[in-house]
Amino acid sequence: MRHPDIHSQPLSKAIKTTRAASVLDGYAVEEQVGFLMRRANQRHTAIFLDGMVAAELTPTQFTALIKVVELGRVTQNHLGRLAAMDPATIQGVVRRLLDRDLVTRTDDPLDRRTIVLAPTQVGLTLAAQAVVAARRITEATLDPLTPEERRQLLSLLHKLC
Amino acid sequence: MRHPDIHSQPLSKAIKTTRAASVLDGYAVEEQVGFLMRRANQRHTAIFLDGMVAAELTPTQFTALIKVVELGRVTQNHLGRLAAMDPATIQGVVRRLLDRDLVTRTDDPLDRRTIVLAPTQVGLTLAAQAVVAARRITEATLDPLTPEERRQLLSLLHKLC
DNA sequence: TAAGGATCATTTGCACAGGAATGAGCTGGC
DNA sequence: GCCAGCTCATTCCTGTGCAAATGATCCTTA
Repeated sequence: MRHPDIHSQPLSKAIKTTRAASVLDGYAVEEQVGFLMRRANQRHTAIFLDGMVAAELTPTQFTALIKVVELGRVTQNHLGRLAAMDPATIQGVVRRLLDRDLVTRTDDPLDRRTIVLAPTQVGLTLAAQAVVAARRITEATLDPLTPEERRQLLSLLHKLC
Repeated sequence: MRHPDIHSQPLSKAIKTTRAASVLDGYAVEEQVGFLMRRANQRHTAIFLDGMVAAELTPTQFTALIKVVELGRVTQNHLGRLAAMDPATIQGVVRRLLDRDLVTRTDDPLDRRTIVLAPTQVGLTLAAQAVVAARRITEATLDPLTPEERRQLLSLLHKLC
């Protein structure tokens, strides 16, 4: 039996298995905090988009709109910082809100670099609807948790930011 | 008092303030689970990219590579399900791994629809380095938490997926 | 007041993320 | 054995997310 081909397949498989085990050394990617946060975020985003179909707002658009309503008048960069979006990101988000006439942009005569954003009447009305939907979305997202667990989660997430 | 223009400015401001408060009705977007998860994810992603500069892998590329190494051979769709990425997303991720010769793609003669992916030697070597970096990344991400809090967080995230 | 450094907004480029549509191929039930 | 319905991979589209570069403007300080 000079060519034991019948054993070559299991043998190479055994080697490959050993290699994978030694390479990974017990590392389980689906148990890592990053993987779990990405998945939890995916689930939340799906719930959000489903619960916000009437308002047709994405999570970032909703956040930006709410902050504009809350502040009344705010520059674009400042809004970005409050909403946790960098200038390149907030630019696109604001453009989409402008396209839908949910906010207005005016020049600031005191600082010609900046743009001042403010909510429109349409934006205020939509924000009111959206907040109602958002409360349901938060509830649906946290549905698998008990009240005590919800408090724990929010507290832990705060510590991570 | 048919034209109380002298009061219109403060009055409209008062109305606007009232409106914002009544529109939002106590809703604080930065205290919502979605906002906090987005921020926590942003922080983790920044830590990840910083800690993975040597391997030049994004979180999704890392996850996909690790699963390919772990399984040895896997179809692209199956990999996507394990790595929590839809077909449109996993396609681009796998393409970038192929471009860097970290994985190979072969046809499956038994099912001509599917693509079978397997790690290359380069991929195995890089995966070994990347796992070392990933352990440090997880540690850095969870650094603000005590060991007990870390267990709580992972447990809570599991319940949300 | 002139210069240097900071800030604001924009653009480009790359990488996820998912919905929708498409074409190829497989499979189960009749 | 055939067809309906499923799965697999791809493409297109819209939308985040961030780094880097740019130009305009502001501000501080010498």
